[in-house]
Amino acid sequence: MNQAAEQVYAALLAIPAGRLCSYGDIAKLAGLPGRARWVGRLLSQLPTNSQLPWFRVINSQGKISFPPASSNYERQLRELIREGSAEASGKILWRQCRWP
DNA sequence: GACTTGACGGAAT
DNA sequence: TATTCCGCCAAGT
Repeated sequence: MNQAAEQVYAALLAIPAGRLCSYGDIAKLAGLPGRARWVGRLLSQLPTNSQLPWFRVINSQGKISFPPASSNYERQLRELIREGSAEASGKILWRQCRWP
């Protein structure tokens, strides 16, 4: 198994509920600074039944990286609302993640 | 083996 | 503050 991928998964699981994190942050935490795009591609390969909190990952603009019309967008937004990280209107409540 | 693509980031303008 | 542009690198074609 890819060591870097494991690090990314670990970083995802380390995101506290109610917190959001950017792709760049995840990449950095995984020991891959500047590989945000790779993280995005990795997440795109996750199965829909994955237990990983991929929905806590947004882009550096503090927005969901899906077209507002996509089912993925709605699914992610719903999860964020459930955790209090977003409003029903679609407004994202940016909570920057910081690790020790 | 070369070219394109992508759930991005960051600097430059 | 908002856009535009370029760099990055693994996968897919």
